[in-house]
Amino acid sequence: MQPSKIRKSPRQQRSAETVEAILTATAHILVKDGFDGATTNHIAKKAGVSIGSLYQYFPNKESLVRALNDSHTKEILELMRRRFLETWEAPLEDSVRAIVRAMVEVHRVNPELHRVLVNIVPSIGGLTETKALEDAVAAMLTKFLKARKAELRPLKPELSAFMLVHAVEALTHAAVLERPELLKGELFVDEASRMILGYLLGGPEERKSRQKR
Amino acid sequence: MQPSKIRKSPRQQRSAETVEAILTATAHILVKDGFDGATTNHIAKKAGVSIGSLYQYFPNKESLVRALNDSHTKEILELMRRRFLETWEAPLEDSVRAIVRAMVEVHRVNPELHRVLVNIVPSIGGLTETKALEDAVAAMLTKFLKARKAELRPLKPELSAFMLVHAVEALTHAAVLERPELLKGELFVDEASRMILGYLLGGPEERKSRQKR
DNA sequence: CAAGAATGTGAGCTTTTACTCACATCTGCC
DNA sequence: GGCAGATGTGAGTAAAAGCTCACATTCTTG
Repeated sequence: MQPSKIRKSPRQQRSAETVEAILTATAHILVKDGFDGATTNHIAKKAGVSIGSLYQYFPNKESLVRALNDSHTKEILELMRRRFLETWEAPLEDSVRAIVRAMVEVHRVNPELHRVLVNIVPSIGGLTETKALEDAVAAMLTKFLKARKAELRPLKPELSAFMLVHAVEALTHAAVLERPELLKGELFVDEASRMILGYLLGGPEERKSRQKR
Repeated sequence: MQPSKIRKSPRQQRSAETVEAILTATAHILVKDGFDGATTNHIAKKAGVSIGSLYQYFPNKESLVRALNDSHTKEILELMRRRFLETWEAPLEDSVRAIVRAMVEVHRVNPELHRVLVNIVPSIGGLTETKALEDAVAAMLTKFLKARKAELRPLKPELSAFMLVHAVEALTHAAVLERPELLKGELFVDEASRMILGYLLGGPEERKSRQKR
C-alpha cells in the first residue's frame, strides 16, 4: 500500500475542522496553480493552519491529492448509483436521458477540480480509484443493459457498457469544459441520447423484430 | 509567445543529430518517469550529450515537452488529413470505418507517449496545439458531414462533428490503453462505426425518406 | 485543578534539480 | 595550417519546496 491516506485520525472536533480546511485549501490551490505550482506551505497558509499541522495529517503532498480524489470519486459513485436506481424502471429512452443527465450533473459538481484531478491522478498513483469508479459505473450499465435486453439489438453487455461509458464520459467532460452553452437547454442530452440509442437499438432491420420503440 | 521552441537552429549535421537524440531521450524518459520524475540531467545522459548541449537548444524543460508535442500533433494531423482524403468518395459506411481505423492508427503510433503528453500538456501551456488539432479534425469531419448531407438525417454538422470527435477519440484512447485485444480484429471498428452510424442516420423514421443506406 | 494527551506552530534543514558559464573541441573555409 | 564560428562539456550554483522537530497551546479526564 502506498503512503496514501491519513496519518493520524482526528479525535477532537477542531482537528476534524483542520483536516477539512486543509482539503478545501488543497482543492482551491490545485485548481489555481496545478499540482506543481501548488506548494504545501501555500496550502497550509490558505487553510489557515501551520505547515506542521498539515504534515501531522498528511504524510506528503501526493496524499493530499489522493484524499481529495478519493472523496470526489466516492461522491460521484454514490450519485450515479442513486440516479441509476431512480430510473431503473423507466421507459428506455427516459432512462437513457436520465443517465446522461446524471453524467452532466456529476461533471458539474466541480468541473475545474475534476479536470485537474484527471490530469494529476495518473502521475500520483491514484489510477486504482479512478479505474474502480469506471468499472463500477460500467458494471451498473452492464446490469442495466441485461435488464433491458428485450428492447435492444443483440449485443455483448460488457462490451457495450465499456463503449458507452467512455464515450459519454468524454462527451460530457468536453461539453462542460468547452461548450457549456450546450448544457443550458436539453441540446446536449438530446444529442448524447441519440448517440446512445442509435448504438443500442441498431439499424432498422434490427429494430423490426423488437417490440417497444 | 511563450519560451517554447528552439533556442539555436542547428547549422551542421551533428547538431541536428544532437537535437534529435535529445528529443528521443525525452520521449523515453517521459514515458518511464513522467514529467516530474524526468530530470534534464537524466535526459541529457540518456541522449548521450552534456547538459550544456541540451540547454543550448532548449531554454527549459517545458520546451522539450512542447517540441515533442508539436511534432506529435503535426504527425497526427497529417495522417488524419491523408486518411480523410483517401476515403472522401467511398460509400458512407466504408468511410466511417476508414475514419475509425485512422483514429486507431493514430493512437497506436506511440500510445504511451500519447498518454503522457495528454496528461502533461495542459500544465505546460501546450493546450493551444492540442485544441488546434481537435478543431482541425472537427473541421474536416464537419466538411465531410456536409458533403454527405443527402445520406444523413437532418443535423448540425459542427455540433455532430464535436460530438463524434470527442466520443471517438476517447473510445480509441480507452481501447488502446485498456482493451488492446479489441483491436486485434475488426471488433472495435465494428462497434465504433455502429455508434457513429446510429448517431448520423437516426431512427427508422428518419431513415425512410433517405435513399442510400 | 492537575496532568497527560491531543493538537498546533513555524523556523529552518535538506535535498533536489533546473540551469549557467568558463572553457574545450570540432568543422568548414581561405 | 590556422582562424572563426559552431558545437560540446560538466562541475558548480542558486533557488525552491518538501518535510522535520523541538516546543507551545488547548482540550479532556479523573
